Order: sequence, then C-alpha cells, then structure tokens
Amino acid sequence: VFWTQGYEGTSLHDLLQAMGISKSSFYDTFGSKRDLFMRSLEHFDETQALHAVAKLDADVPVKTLIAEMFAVIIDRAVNQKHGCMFGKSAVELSHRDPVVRKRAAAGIRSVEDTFHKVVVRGRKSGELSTRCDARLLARSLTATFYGLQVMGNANVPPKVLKDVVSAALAELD
Amino acid sequence: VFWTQGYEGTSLHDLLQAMGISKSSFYDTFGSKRDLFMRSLEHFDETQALHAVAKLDADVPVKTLIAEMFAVIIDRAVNQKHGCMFGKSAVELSHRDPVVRKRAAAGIRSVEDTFHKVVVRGRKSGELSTRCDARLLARSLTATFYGLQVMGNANVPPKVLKDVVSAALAELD
DNA sequence: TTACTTCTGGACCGTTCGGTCCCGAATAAA
DNA sequence: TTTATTCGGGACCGAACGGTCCAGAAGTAA
Repeated sequence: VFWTQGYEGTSLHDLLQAMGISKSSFYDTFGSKRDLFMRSLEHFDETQALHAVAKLDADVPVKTLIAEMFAVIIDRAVNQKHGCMFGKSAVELSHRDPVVRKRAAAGIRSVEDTFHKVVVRGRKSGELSTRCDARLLARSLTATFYGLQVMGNANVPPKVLKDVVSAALAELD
Repeated sequence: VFWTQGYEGTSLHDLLQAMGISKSSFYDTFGSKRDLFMRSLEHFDETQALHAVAKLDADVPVKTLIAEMFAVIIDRAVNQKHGCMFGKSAVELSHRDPVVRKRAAAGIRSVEDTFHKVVVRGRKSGELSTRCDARLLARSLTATFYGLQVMGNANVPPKVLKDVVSAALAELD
C-alpha cells in the first residue's frame, strides 16, 4: 500500500484493511505507522528492489538484460503506478525526513551497483566498449531508470518511454 | 509550499501561514485546497518550469546550455529539496488523480520540447552530430533530467550527479 | 481442564483535517 | 459621509487522523 500510495497518502485504515488485522494487533506488532513504513522499505529492498528482481546471472546478452531492467520499471510505473520505493520516498519525504532520505540514497546506490555489475560483465565479455568509465555508465543508467519511473507515472505516451530506452541502449556502444 | 512539501504533505494551516491570509479569504478567493494546487501547477508552468527559466536565446554553446539546465534541477533538488513540480506531482498523485496525471504529462512534454529546441539549434549550428533523432535525444535528456531530480532529492553524493551530467553531455557527440 | 498467549472489536483519546459561516473591522469608492 | 466591498478572527462542522487501552473471544500448549 505504501508502495503505490506513498506515506502520507496511506491512512491507518488503508493499512488495516489491506493487512486484515485489527488496530490493536497493528500497534502491538509494528509500533507505529512510521515504523511499519521503515520496515516496508527494507522489505522492498529484499524482495522488490532492482537487485532482487534483476536476473543478473541469466545467460542473456547484457543489452537485453538492461532492456529488461528498464522494462520492469516501465511496467511498474505505467501499470501499477508505483515503481521503485526508494525513488518515490526520496521525492515525497526527503525534504523533511533525513532518515528516509539516507535510506533512499542507499537504495539508489544499490540500483547503481546493480547496473554497475551488469556493465562490468558486458565489458569483460566484449559486449560493451571500454571507452568510458563503468561507474559513470552505471550512474547514467540509474538516472534514466528513475527518469522512466517519473515519466511512466505521468502516463506519457509509450513511444516516449521506448525512445528513452533506445537512447540509453545506444549509449552503451 | 506545494512545491517543496507536495500536496498531501501541505496542510491548510501551512498555506494560510505562508500566504498571510485568513481562512475565510482563502476559501473566498481560491475555492479549495485542490483548486489552489491546480492553479499552483499553472503558476509553476508559467514562472518556474524549465521552458520559463532556460535561457534558450542566450548566445552560449548548446552543450553549455544543457549543462546549465541540468544545474538548475540539481540545485533545486539538492538545496531546495523540490525540483520540477510536474515530476513530483506525477509521482505523488498520478495513481489516484487523472487530472493531475494529465497535467503532469503535459508539463513533462514541455520539458521535452524545451530540450528538443536546444538540440535542434545545436544541430543547425553544427555543435551536435545529426546521427540520431533529435526527438529521441530530447526524450533521453528529459529522462536524465527527472532522474537527477530523484537522485538529488535523496542527497546522493555530488560526484554521482556530476557523472550523470557528464554521461548525458558525452552522449550528445 | 487449566493456563497462557494471541487476536479482536470497539470505546476512547486529543489533534488535525478540509471546509463553512457570520460578524465586525478595515478599506475603498460614491 | 454614506455605501459597498474586502478582509480577518473565530466559532463551528463532521470526518479522519494516528494512537491507546481494555475486556473478551479464540486458539494453543501443558
């Protein structure tokens, strides 16, 4: 629920209904709305973040793999209207909550690291050129990743998102 | 206030305090919180959006101009903790408010158009190669633009943002 | 059966939410 | 000066907010 509705946009009632438990159990078990939110960030990191869903060890071309990673965020942004919780939380809460801000920054860093691993593999296998720095490339892909999330949330035409992906993939050569 | 705190994160009290008017005047003049929000989106579009602050006609190299446009969003994201209201609104509200979603999409489109103008100028002057499509390039820059906003909001290290900008500028050659 | 834990529904808490209404003061135009 | 208009302060509204507490039902283990 936090994932799609954000922190402020989610009421206690929303949470209780979705969890199917009583208010008493909620506070006994999770302490507070904010506590649960922080835990949900961790749960997102463990099960839904990019490093958890990217098939890094799959035997597919690196460019295909990166295209799939972009396809994940596009599908989430357009169809599920959420995306990466770290990005969303950063935009919604970073201006007033340093703890969330730091957690989001760490989460974004792990997105970068995930792209970095893929880029490094592509260089070793010769699929990617070694012209520019791997870390720099990973950061560029990360920015595109979050750009796709914002644009996808706004429901820009699919062709626009496809162009963004095309340009990002072209950049890899 | 909406710009930095978002819609849900801004209370009526916040607005009254910032505007220095009474609650009666507020409702007489602006109708409702939501009405004012929609008007503030328009005001942002007219005075603070990228097309309103980018010095498109300045006599500076195109790559410098694009770097300046990125510098604007980075400064806003990192120091003011807001950025582009269309992107922020898309992330916060698009999942439940189709009107805001469409307005955000239009705003994002105008960011794309702004980049497009600059790219076209760069091609005509010979500063940019004509290898790939200008529209595609503009969309790529737009995604990077919003990616920078998300990452800047999360306070990732400045070097990371610089790398993103470097990669985007390198892509232009 | 007893004892213990887990969970529930609901009362209750104070606060804040967005929003309405009215009256009196201030302001401006006639 | 009289007449409108604008504005602010504040009472008031019902609803929702996050959160606490408790009595009792349900489930579990000894």
